[in-house]
Amino acid sequence: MTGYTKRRLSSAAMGMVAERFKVLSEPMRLRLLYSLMDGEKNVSELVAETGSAQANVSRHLSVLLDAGILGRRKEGTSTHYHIADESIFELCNLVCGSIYDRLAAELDELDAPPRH
Amino acid sequence: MTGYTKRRLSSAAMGMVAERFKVLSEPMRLRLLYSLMDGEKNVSELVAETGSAQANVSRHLSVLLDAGILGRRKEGTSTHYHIADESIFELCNLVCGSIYDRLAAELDELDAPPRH
DNA sequence: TCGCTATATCGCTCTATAGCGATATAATGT
DNA sequence: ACATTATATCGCTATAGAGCGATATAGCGA
Repeated sequence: MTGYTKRRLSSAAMGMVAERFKVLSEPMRLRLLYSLMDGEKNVSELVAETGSAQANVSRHLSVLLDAGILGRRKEGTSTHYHIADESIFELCNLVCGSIYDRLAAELDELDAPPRH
Repeated sequence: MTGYTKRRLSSAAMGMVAERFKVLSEPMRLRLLYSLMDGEKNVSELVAETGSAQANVSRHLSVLLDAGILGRRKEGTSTHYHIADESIFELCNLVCGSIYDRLAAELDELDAPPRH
């Protein structure tokens, strides 16, 4: 299962990848993405669901927008955001799986006799 | 292609996911992972390959180790690190693909007539 | 035991950004 | 035009962490 070919990555590309991960490294932004998995929502709804201040929600939404992860649609006075980059779903599933494996392994350690 | 079921995520779980992304959000750490894709290496080799100071390399390696992404094997006075969590490969491929798509889309914009 | 080398850790400065309250902008109805 | 509501942006403070030089620790050979 280790049949991965190593991509050739310039340091510029590496920076872009790092940047993408950074965008996803804020709990608040993940909460917004999580909310938006149900479908498009406007800022007020997101403020209500996350319980965070409107200024914060708005700024995090622009970060996600600038990263190309979200898209938006203005309608009258309100702005509706939606997930534009579906790869986010797979990404989160991968990370969740990996975290799950890690936790399971740590639980195993607890069962096993101490080793030092 | 949107057949993803939304995982139920506690805010604690969300924090763990964010944490995992945060670990991957440093270019230097990605460079270390990239180097280690060739196989196990010791700290000196990684210092040489990345051109960064030993203190930095060492600290970033411990971050990756604590996150469960790397494993290590001590041998005499030197320490060999290797990738322990293979999901990193898929993760990077996903992100690279997503970035590639985005860049391609932006290039398209440039060809298309300006719209404002 | 005494250096010598490899690695880890410490203390520091500097930068980035989260969250906050206040304010600005924009669309709508009166 | 004005008030109202929705959203975006600004200025601020506080905190986290990257990179750096210096130092500490650990294994090894003389």
